[in-house]
Amino acid sequence: MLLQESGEMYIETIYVLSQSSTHVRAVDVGERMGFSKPSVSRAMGLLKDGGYITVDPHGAISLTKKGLDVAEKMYERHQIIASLLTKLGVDPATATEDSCKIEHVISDETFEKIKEFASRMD
Amino acid sequence: MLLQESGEMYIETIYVLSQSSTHVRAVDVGERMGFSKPSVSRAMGLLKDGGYITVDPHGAISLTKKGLDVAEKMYERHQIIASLLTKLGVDPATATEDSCKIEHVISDETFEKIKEFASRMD
DNA sequence: ATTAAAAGTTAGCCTGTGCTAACTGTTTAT
DNA sequence: ATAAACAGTTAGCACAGGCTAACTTTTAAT
Repeated sequence: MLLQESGEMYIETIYVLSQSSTHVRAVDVGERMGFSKPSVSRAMGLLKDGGYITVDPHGAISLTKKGLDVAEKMYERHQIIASLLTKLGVDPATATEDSCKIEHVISDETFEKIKEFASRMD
Repeated sequence: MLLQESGEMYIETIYVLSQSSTHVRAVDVGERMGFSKPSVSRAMGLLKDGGYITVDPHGAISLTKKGLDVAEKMYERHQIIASLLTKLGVDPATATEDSCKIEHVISDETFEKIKEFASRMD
């Protein structure tokens, strides 16, 4: 399973939800992302097959090391890009929306340069 | 027809090809983008239906006003984002690749702020 | 004029990723 | 204990947008 943008979004959502609740279930992910139960169910199956998550018998979803790596990468990108856009004067809601898109499409190299720049900007 | 990212890419390619040749044909677009003839043929049909292009009896493709608006918007985004990334130290080839992706996913607001920033940077 | 090459189209397949409908299984409340 | 509510799965549809194979049409070469 090659991880696509949608997979990255699911993983990031699981990660974010994990930070504010002990047990993340498929239904929580779906609610947060605005997707139907079957869509989430299939996506969780793919992420499980890909080794990104595990699901306990009660339906609690956990990120594996592999999944956590992806989540942290996406989350860092998200935070840095959104804050940079905000510094450029973009409305915070729009900055969040757009960084959500950008974070999945840029190369590692581009992100590193953006990150360096953002840190110099403080 | 709602214009998707792929449609925007086709339009931008037509625009760029138009700048260096008098007659742009479907086959040229396909060659440039690395897509098969049938893929381009269908895409051209959709762009024609959407009023973005016209095709003369010899197969020469022209952008309509509507298509040109999209093309110029994408081209401007592309140029400004790629040059900004390059200024940040990103390798030109990577900067081009990444701006190709970014240009389709960001909001007008975000682009305007990026543009303002880039101009202040000169 | 005939043939070969190039360009374009049609038909139909595949994959990703959303959906609904309907089913199953598990909690929770009475 | 039974019923309702909630969670998850299965089956199957839709759409976007790639693809190949095979056909047609047009252009160019002999």
